[in-house]
Amino acid sequence: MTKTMKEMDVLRDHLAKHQLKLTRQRELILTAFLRQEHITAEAMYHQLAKKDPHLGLATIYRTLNLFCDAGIAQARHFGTQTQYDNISHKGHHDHLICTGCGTIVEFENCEIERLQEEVATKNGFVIQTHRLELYGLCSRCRH
Amino acid sequence: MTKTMKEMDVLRDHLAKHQLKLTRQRELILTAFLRQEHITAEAMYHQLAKKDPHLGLATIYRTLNLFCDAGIAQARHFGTQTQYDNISHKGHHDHLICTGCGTIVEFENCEIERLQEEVATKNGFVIQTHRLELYGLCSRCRH
DNA sequence: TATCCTCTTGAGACGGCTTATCAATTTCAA
DNA sequence: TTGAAATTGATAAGCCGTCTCAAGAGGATA
Ligand SMILES: [Mn+2]
Ligand SMILES: [Mn+2]
Ligand SMILES: [Zn+2]
Ligand SMILES: [Zn+2]
Repeated sequence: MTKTMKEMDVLRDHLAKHQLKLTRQRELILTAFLRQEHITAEAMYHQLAKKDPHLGLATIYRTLNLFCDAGIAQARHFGTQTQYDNISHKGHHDHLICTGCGTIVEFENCEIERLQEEVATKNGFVIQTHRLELYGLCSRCRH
Repeated sequence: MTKTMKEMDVLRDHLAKHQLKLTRQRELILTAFLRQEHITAEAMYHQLAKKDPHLGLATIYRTLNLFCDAGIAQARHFGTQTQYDNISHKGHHDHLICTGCGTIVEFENCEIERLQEEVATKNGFVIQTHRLELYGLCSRCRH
């Protein structure tokens, strides 16, 4: 999978490898998803209702989970809902979340990632994934 | 609140400050909770069913949430369930979780915590809480 | 210790979010 | 073009945690 491979091709590749099919719905949802940094299934459902009023919510969930399997998205539980992060452009990143207004700031810190590896190694683990979320108040919400 | 204060006194203190009452159930649940590193409400429900078959699940949830308010426990969402961590002895800590066997290793890394503050400050945030979970395979599960 | 206002409990209903079910439809390899 | 296999949409079901409310318990006060 080369760096220049478009996400649609990443999806096609994953589908082929798993005997899955490319459907009109999957194309539609991928196109919409790639315009987002992160989105919930429900939000995408409402957003796409304009283009295809018959698109089912279950299909959105199934498809976003498919994107996770294909490495295009990453699920993240926030509050009671699941956010689907678009990691196709930015790659891995963590989140800073304002508990006041819900603003989400994405960040990446190599030093933290390195220390995580160090902690894991020290305990005999090999890391597969991780989750780091910082909750607090943004400057606006503190006033 | 001194360092040597026993957890039962921490609870009593919190109850007094908030016009809450010390009940038989709260004492029972606290005693059981202090024997754990972390536990789910459901698991505690089954564990305590032997001692008190009439103890309700809602009471367990309410009481564990009370412990969170009192600073004795800390809720952590893991998978679909909520784990209540016993932070009374150890204080804040993060988790290394084996995706193979479910083993959980607790750790604390000051350097990571410091870098988190740095990231927050850089983005104008003041951190209230955070969550760091490393998922991977322990040495046994890799073989 | 008895009083009595308030807090707590237990049982089950309820609610939000996600997945399972299944008949009808679509995809795509042959 | 054909047909087996995957997918879809509607909705039921499931899970987990909270809410409701009548009955019961705690504890400050006298
Ligand atoms: Mn993101
Ligand atoms: Mn723990
Ligand atoms: Zn804010
Ligand atoms: Zn393991």
